[in-house]
Amino acid sequence: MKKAEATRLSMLKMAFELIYVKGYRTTSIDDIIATTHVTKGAFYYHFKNKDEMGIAIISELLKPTLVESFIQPLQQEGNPLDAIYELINDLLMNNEFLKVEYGCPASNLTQEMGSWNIDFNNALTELTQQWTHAMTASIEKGKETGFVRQDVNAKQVTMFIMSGYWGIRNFGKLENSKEAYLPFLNELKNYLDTLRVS
Amino acid sequence: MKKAEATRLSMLKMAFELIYVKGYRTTSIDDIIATTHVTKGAFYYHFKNKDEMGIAIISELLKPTLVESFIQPLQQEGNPLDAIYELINDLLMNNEFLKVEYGCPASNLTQEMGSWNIDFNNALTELTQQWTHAMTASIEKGKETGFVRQDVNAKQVTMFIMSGYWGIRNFGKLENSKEAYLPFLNELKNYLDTLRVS
DNA sequence: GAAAAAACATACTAACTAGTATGTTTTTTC
DNA sequence: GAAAAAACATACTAGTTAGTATGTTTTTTC
Repeated sequence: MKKAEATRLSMLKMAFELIYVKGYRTTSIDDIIATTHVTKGAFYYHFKNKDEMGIAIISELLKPTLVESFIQPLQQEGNPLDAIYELINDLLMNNEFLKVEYGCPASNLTQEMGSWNIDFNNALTELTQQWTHAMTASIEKGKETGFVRQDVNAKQVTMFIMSGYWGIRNFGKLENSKEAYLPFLNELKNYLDTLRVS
Repeated sequence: MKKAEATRLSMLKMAFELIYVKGYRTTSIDDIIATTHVTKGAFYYHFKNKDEMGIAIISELLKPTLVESFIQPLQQEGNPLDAIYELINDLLMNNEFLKVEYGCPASNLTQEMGSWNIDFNNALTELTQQWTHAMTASIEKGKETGFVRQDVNAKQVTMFIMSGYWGIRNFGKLENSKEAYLPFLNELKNYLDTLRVS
């Protein structure tokens, strides 16, 4: 039961790549099995249906990546405001996985599936809540360690920053260039500076 | 040539409603003509194909609404920072046209079509640029009239705010409740306060 | 190494898709 | 009010979709 897991994983990875580029509902199962070089029998042996595969992509591929790329950078020592800026800057400008022309995978799925499929909604909610909690916790810690002003509302700041991230990803799609990110990043830095203990 | 225009407009409106709710590519022409109570002959008499109708929705329905709801509120006298907050608050909380569970029509189309269809991209770019220019101009004017700090970069602030708006619309979809907007709005107010001439 | 189960492959179906070809009705023009 | 053009309606096509039914091959188990 080792090769089977490998084909399942390769199907998941190819499917994710296609969905990230084309969108979920416009990525057909035929597309997926063609690029994975398997047949329909294999697909429906590993997945009950298309939606179950979609959920598997979120929980088995997106979730681990989220922890690695979005959460761990927030759990270091030091000033969380610096960590947040470095994280967003890194995600937008340097991350080799996320492409400007295709936006943010989680944001894309939220927009396409949100409020339509309850299972997708739950899986995506879990994703975003993990990121929210991590960022909120880092800000709270920053208040304790004297980096962040005491009157800062960590939850509000987190929602504000995450919204900005999702939004600018969408602008990037329009302009199809990372240059769209630069004014956002500059102003993010200004905004974060207002939260510092002067 | 008056009733013809009426059926065309009613098709556009129904199509927009369906696309706003279901998405562009998953709204079929059969859906549109069924809800409009016309037949395929009527559809292809008024529109060359589906994409041409999509562009028509943007330029004939979205654009006028944009000017009315997104731009005019920014062109009043007084403090632009107050105007911006009131605008965003109104769009999120009070606008009866925009529903929390379906997000922002322009943002949805950008995410779904962005970088795929050049015509959609152009039409949507024009939309966002109009809003960008209006907000940037209002901030610049606020600098002249002494409401806004001189060191504020109007373009950066505009991109920052608009990104936040698009992003929080997406979060609203997930939570399916306007409550998701509240922390964002609170922090937006805090942020705008940092731009004021103290 | 044979039986059993797992891991696929092939060939289909029924529903849906955008778009077309060819009608008919309604409106306008003179 | 008849000819002409505009505004539709009907019936189709060819391609695509998710999913199924039934095979065959490969791997595991004993």
